[in-house]
Amino acid sequence: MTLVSLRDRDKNCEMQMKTEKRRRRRKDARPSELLDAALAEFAERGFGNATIDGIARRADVARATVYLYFADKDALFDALMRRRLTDPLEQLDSAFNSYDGDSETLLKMLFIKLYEDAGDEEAVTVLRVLAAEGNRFPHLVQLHHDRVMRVGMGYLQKIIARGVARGEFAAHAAETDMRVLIAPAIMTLFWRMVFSKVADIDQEKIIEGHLRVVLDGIRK
Amino acid sequence: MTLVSLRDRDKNCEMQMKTEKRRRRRKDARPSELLDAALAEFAERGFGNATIDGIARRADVARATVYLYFADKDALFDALMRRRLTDPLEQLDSAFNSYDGDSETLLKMLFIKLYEDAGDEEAVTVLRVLAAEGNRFPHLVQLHHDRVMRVGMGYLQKIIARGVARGEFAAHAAETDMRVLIAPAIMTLFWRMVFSKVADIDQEKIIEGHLRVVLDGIRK
Amino acid sequence: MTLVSLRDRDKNCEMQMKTEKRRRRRKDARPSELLDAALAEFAERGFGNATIDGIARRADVARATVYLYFADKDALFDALMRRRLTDPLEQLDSAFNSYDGDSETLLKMLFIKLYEDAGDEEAVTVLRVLAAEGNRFPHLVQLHHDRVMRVGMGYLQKIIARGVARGEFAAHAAETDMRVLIAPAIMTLFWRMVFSKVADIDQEKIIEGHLRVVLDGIRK
Amino acid sequence: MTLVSLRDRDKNCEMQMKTEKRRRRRKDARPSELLDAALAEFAERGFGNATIDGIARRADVARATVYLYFADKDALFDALMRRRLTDPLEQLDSAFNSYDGDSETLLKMLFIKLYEDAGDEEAVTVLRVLAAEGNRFPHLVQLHHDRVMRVGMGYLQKIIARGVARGEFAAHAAETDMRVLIAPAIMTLFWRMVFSKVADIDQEKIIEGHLRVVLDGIRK
DNA sequence: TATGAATGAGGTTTCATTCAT
DNA sequence: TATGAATGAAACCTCATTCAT
Repeated sequence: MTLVSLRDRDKNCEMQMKTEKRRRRRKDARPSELLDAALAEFAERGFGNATIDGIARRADVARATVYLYFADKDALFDALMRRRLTDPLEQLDSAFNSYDGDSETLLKMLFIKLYEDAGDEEAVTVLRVLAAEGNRFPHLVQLHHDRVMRVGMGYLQKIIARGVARGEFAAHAAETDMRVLIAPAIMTLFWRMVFSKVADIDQEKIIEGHLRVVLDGIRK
Repeated sequence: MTLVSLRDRDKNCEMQMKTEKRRRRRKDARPSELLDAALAEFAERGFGNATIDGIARRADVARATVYLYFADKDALFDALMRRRLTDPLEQLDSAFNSYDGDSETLLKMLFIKLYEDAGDEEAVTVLRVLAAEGNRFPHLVQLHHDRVMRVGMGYLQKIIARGVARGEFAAHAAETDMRVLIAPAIMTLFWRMVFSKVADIDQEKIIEGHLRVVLDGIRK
Repeated sequence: MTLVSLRDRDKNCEMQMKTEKRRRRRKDARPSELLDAALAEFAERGFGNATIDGIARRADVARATVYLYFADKDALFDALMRRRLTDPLEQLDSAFNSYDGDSETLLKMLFIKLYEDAGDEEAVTVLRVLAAEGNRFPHLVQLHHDRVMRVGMGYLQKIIARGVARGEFAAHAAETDMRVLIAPAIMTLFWRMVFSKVADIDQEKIIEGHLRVVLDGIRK
Repeated sequence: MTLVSLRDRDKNCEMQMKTEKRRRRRKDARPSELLDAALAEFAERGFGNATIDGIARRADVARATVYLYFADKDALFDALMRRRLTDPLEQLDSAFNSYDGDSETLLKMLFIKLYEDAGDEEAVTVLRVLAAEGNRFPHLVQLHHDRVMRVGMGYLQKIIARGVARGEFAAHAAETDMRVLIAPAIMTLFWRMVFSKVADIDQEKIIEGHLRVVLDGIRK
């Protein structure tokens, strides 16, 4: 089948100028639009099978245009990740510091925040790519670890320590590997990453069970 | 046909069988060798970046030889997964059925078995590929779910039910989503899948914490 | 936006259109150039032995360029055939309808037209491919039949009917399978398709004999 | 999908000997069987798309076995053609020489013989391959021309000359290119070669028309 | 900045052919 | 003679990337 371009290009100058204006208007948003397109492409086809062409089409620009903003496919993913990492848990900090109620509530607040994340399509996609191509992006794996995993676990640790200090939690709670305590959240994300098409997961019920088990397990 | 030639034939026949056996042994080993090679290649480069050439080189055969045994790259992964799936938890069954001690011990036995799996490089690789290319292998995702996840959760459920029936576990334990109870094992696998290069995980300590938290959380 | 920039824009616009036209001219010519190259390649090596690389080299482009315009080798042949089929006998129609002399002359005109076709290298190549790969291109065989064979035979039939009606031809002429009456033209094409390298065929003499035999055979 | 051989090879020596005998018995027929298989393969897939494997499978032997009898694919076709060419028109000779009736009858006899050939699947296949791959088999094209086309035309010429000499045919008949006179037979073969799937041809009717037109055209 | 056109590099797959037994 | 196994060579096709405009 002849692939001769189907787009009618017999437009006159006026129309080109209109297009031009539209283009102008959106110029600043380009990088972000491209990242959105990349995210969609990665989500649907995975990083390896994603094509620059697919991304460009989703963003409704020419393939070459992508290269004006990003050096290559890797750079796209790099930027995508970094955009996502902009202080995702920042707000928690002040909330935690100013709060002076019981530690259980704090823990619940954190968990809810975590599950919010685990339920996010973008988070799933990014981690899927990291899982698949981690070997090629060691710096991004590191970054994600430092800026997401470690931060989250840090919060948890603080809350646990607080609870122990206030006599709410058993001392052994602080000695447990924090990853055990947030495991159900991570498990949920993993489940979505792999099995979402096959067997659904009821996040509410998971949170509920998570809280019950963990709290029962660490309460004094 | 003379007697001599008949005798020769008999000799030939014997020799042929020996030869045949050698050749067969070699041939029979091929698929397995190729799967090993594929596993190594997938583990190192992921499915998308793996090349048939790379697999062939690892198995020390020509590229075309791979195609004698597997229709294409997909088929290689398919076979790899199925090989792994041959009744991995079968042995547990009899052990569980014949055991009549406390349910905690049973739970520990199951957990140990699960972590054995989660620590296996092959399991990690297979799941990494499923995560990355699940869209292209829905039947394999299904298969893995049915034959691994569901089976594992089924055992857990049986043990919990037994514990509740025997008055060892609280009734609410049976109502918890089993995924919550094995979450730390899944989390460990996920961690290895993504962050192994960046931050190690001390499996012993995780198991210990896992048991403590879960048991504290469900014990009567 | 200043006036200057607007003026610049206008100039740009004009230039762009010129450039655009040049580029377009070039691009528009590509498919046709590629088809020419494909024709040459098919003619020399047959469809099965033709390579995309060979076609690309003949058109003096990179292999991948071919794929910008045609999905695959099949598509190339498909397009080649369709290009050829654009109303090849259209002009005859008006000529025939307006003519009011004897039917013999009309018949001669048609035959000459047919032999022109049969002598065309492109026609020979296309039919050679259809003969060789007809199984894989049933729709193209159908197409060629409907748009060439049937049309040609239709004209013939009309002329014969006219001749019979005017008392020039014997009634039995109209009952003869038209393929018998144009057989020498088809035979000529077939001969060129197979034996051109081995034994030439003198088209003039064939036409002459064809007309004599057929006319002697159907004249009243 | 693992392509591990499905044939159960755990046969004992006795069975091998039986097989052996069968093989023996058929040994002499092998080349001919292979040619039959090749013909079937060529007929179905054309020469270019035919595979040695396909031929071997049709003949129920191993691929390598083919090479015991034929050097390569070309040699197979070469042999196939030569087998076909063994005096196809030999018998006619004596019949013609001894016959002393009218020449029309002789002509009819020849035509019937020709159409028998044109209706033969093998003839169609061979010519199809010659058309497609003639460039690679110039010697076979030559051979076919010399041993089939020229011979047939020779007979025709003899009969025409006889008819003219006996005052049955007009003198100009002998001056006509013989190919014109047998054109409908060739056309029929060509039609089968290309359009058999699309539009059938009624051979009886063609022969009838052929005879009528030609005889009307050359009779005195 | 934006794009259409082009391409080099690299992967997949097929198959005729060889070889050891 | 017969074969199962293996392979080199060559074709197809895709896609990230460059370039002229």
